[in-house]
Amino acid sequence: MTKDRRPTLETVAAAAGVSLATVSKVLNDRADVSAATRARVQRLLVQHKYVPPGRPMVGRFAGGRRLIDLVFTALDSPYSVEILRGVTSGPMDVVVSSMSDRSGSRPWSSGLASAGRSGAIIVASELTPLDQRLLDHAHIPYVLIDPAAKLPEPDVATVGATNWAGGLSAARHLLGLGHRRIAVIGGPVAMLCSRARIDGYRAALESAGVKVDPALIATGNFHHIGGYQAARGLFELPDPPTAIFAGSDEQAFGVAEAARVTGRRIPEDLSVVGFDDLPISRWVSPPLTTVRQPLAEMGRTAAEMLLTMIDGREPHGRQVELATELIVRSSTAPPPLPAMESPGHATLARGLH
Amino acid sequence: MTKDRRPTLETVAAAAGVSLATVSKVLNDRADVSAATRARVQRLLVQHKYVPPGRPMVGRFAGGRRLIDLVFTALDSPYSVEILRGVTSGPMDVVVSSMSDRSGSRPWSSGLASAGRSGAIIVASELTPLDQRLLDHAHIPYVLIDPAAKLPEPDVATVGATNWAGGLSAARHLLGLGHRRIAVIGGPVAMLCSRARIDGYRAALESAGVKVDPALIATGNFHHIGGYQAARGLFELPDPPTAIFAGSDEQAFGVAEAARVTGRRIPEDLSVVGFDDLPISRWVSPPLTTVRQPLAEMGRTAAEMLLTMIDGREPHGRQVELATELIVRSSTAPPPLPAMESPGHATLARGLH
DNA sequence: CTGAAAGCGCTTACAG
DNA sequence: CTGAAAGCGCTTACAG
Repeated sequence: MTKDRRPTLETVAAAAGVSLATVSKVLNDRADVSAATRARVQRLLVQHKYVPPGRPMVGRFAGGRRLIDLVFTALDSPYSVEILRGVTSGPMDVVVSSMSDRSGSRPWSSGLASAGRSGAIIVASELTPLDQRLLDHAHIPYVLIDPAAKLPEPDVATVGATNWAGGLSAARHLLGLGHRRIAVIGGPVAMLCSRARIDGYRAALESAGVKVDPALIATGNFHHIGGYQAARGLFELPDPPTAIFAGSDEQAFGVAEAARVTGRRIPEDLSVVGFDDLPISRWVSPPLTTVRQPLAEMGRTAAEMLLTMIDGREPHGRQVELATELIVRSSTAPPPLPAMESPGHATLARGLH
Repeated sequence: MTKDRRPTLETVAAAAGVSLATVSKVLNDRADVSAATRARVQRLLVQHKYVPPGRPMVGRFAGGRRLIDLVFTALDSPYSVEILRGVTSGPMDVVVSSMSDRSGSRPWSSGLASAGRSGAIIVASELTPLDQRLLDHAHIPYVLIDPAAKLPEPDVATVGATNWAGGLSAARHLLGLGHRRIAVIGGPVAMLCSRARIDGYRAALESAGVKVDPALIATGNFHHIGGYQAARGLFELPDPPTAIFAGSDEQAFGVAEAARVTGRRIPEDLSVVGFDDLPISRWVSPPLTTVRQPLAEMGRTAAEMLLTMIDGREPHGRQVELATELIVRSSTAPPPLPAMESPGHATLARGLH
């Protein structure tokens, strides 16, 4: 009967061919260990899944559930509740925080291990190299939801949505309705998901033979104000759009407000498509046509991947994209007739009739 | 130089006049200790604030922050993010959960102590007597935000808003605009905050000499659908309202949707007032007149009270109500003229002209 | 039911 | 930079 006990320092010391004392020093980050020895011991500690006593299971308390961190860039949108709902539906206890709350003193990720965290989920942001190093060093696995700016390395676990396909379906829907002057409002320029949505929009127009007018590609911040300001700008154009793909639901609400303020009716004068499908979007007037992004499902998936990684198993895929889906409601309609004769497309329009 | 070290089993053993081994047994819940000895040792352990090694401070981890629980009835509204933002702005780590996620196996509050929690904040709900007993027994302090149904005993810490005054100001605003047929839509009937809002509404009408018509007092669930359904019902009345105080912002959106579907314009045909002032309410079309409830501030206040209690000090007051404030935007206007001649008030209207 | 004693897993001052 | 050895805080099998 093999009684496989929790590994002790002795186990690891034997494996590394050093004394028990040396292993202890590595564990306690003492200076008096050579880099080579430190590295070797560290590797062996991981290999043997060494965990200090007193916290029997990794980051799990007596009879309790595992603790993980869920870190938002900011807690400033209903978007957050949706993700949160997905993450908390799992069997782990979730410590929620916002990067914007953290005082600048210590890096966010330091102290997670000593605080008993088993893992972390980071939303709409990404890790600084320092954070990454600290987490790796503490053997705390992590998953990024909608990583912000740079493409994560293939070994980093991420969960996103099919932003490109979503942008494509939004623009196709508007094209199908007869729109030709279709604007798009992105989020922060650096954000990957925003760029993918715009590229999908572009692909739809191009494959429909509609030239992409750079004047119709605006930039926002994914929030109401971004949509409002961008829309005000688009309305000033000599040949304004008849439809706007707003890039996010909140931006769509900003667009709607800009339309109201300038006396445009939705959808009669202007069609608007959002992105996200927040619960509120069914309930604004008129209900918003939007690209549904399964936010709660993304949260749930991230939590499952993380749990797999915490248990030392390999998730099925490290880079997951969940499907988006166009939800047609009442904020989109065929363009008003005069728009078909807009200067920019007069030739085309005439050619077709 | 007094070097006051963390108490060890030895400290407690000496104090209790037993051997170190016996203390250890008590700590590990072994059976072979007499009830009397067990009780005495247990008391001394608490008195000396003994904490097992590996988890240095009570409910606070090495260099880390205190852990508290934030429990929502459900995670189903932007309301939650606002509270959450307030609570997480403090110096504690916040474990967020939803009662609806909990499997029914163990009561919510069991195991909080062994999970290292220092306190709990419960939102829009209340504690079962069992929960209360478990928390008290584990010496875990707690604060209720917007306690749901029953008036909490005076020693229970609560944070709310001036719901009555809010209801009053909403109704006064509509009265001032000239409305006389003013409906109100409450939340779940049992909820204290909902009743206070309705009572405020009632007080405003009565003090303005407007008779309260029971047909104009409807019930919802604080969510979109509740507002939508209640409004559809109100529209069917022989003498329908010209204004609706929707009881919550989400219900106001439901009312707006019901108005749109039935061809009523806001505010020309129908005035609508919400309650909450969710961030989105500035951005719906038209922007919503509402009673602002300082949700984030309520979260922050609850966190501060809890911290005070965790530190063993007495909060300034155990029952706090933060002020509400009427925010006038574009969803309210004077009633349409025919309404002044509505059958119910024909006499009054004639008398005035 | 209690405690002396052996033992475990870890840390650290110190010798080399 | 490394490890033998002393020591710390705790647990537990066992004798009484």
